[in-house]
Amino acid sequence: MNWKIKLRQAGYRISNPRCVVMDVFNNSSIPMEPKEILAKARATGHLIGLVSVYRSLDLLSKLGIVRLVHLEDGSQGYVVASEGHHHHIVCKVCGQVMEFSGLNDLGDLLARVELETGFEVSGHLLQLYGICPECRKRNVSGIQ
Amino acid sequence: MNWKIKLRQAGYRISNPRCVVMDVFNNSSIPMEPKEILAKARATGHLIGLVSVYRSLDLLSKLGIVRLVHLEDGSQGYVVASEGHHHHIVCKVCGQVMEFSGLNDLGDLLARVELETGFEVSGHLLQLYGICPECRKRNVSGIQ
DNA sequence: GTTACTGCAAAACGTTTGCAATAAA
DNA sequence: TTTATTGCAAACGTTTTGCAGTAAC
Repeated sequence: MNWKIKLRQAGYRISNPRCVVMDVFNNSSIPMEPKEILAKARATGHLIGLVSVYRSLDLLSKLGIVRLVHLEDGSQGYVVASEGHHHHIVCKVCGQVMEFSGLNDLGDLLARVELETGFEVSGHLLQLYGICPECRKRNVSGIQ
Repeated sequence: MNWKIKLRQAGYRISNPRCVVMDVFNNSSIPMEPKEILAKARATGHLIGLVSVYRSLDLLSKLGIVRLVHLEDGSQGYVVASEGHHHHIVCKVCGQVMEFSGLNDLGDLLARVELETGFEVSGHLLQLYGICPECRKRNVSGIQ
């Protein structure tokens, strides 16, 4: 489902800043912070305010249209998210993000943890780091 | 290995603020932010500065003595960490944290993701959420 | 025409830094 | 005695908020 439809169905307006933010997202597959999003928007001639970026991100992530990913250095960034439950793998060379579903293989682990800890598991946070196919081909030196 | 020995071996001093911070950690199993740590320290009569808490946390996490955990609401907190690689499961009722090792069960998943995405996986971030045994017994209403 | 939304300025917040005083070794 | 460490104050960067003007519907 289109993000504009999602917004409308939830009772929100298709405003210019929201369009600009989504445009930036659709032209990038690397996680971005609010300030970076603003910079990219302005670089392409779209004059919106930083406050609107924050408010758009708030709304878009509340509606599940974008998601926060944790970078390996502890910082965070937003990326567009597709439907349903899935996880992200982040390239530590170029920052590119790809999605993967991981629930099936996680089942055994969850069952074992429930047994071991006595916890009733209800949610999880899983994210991988690695090197993407392009960067592997390019064989960037110094970074493994 | 004792945290004091780790500190000494790395060439650092066993200062009062560091002892106070570790004391706070050893009397709590829930993740805490810097300000909370300061509050608990002062509540027990230990007058240290917030800046020292930040600097202690920096050092202690660099040495692997404490670790950052991600809470389900997006906030973060520090907890003491034992040796080696492991993950955390956080109780969403009381906040208590327990550790578990998860590398073995993760193998299949990592292999599948490498095949599916073409990424070379080199690291991961895994954390679980759930309800701890005590809270399950207490059967806290309203939250499942 | 309504009212949700924007954008500015200012406030609020968390974190970091410079530096003189202090305490661990 | 030496120097790593502290704690204050101030600087800093990020995020939030109040509010009048604007634009989406």
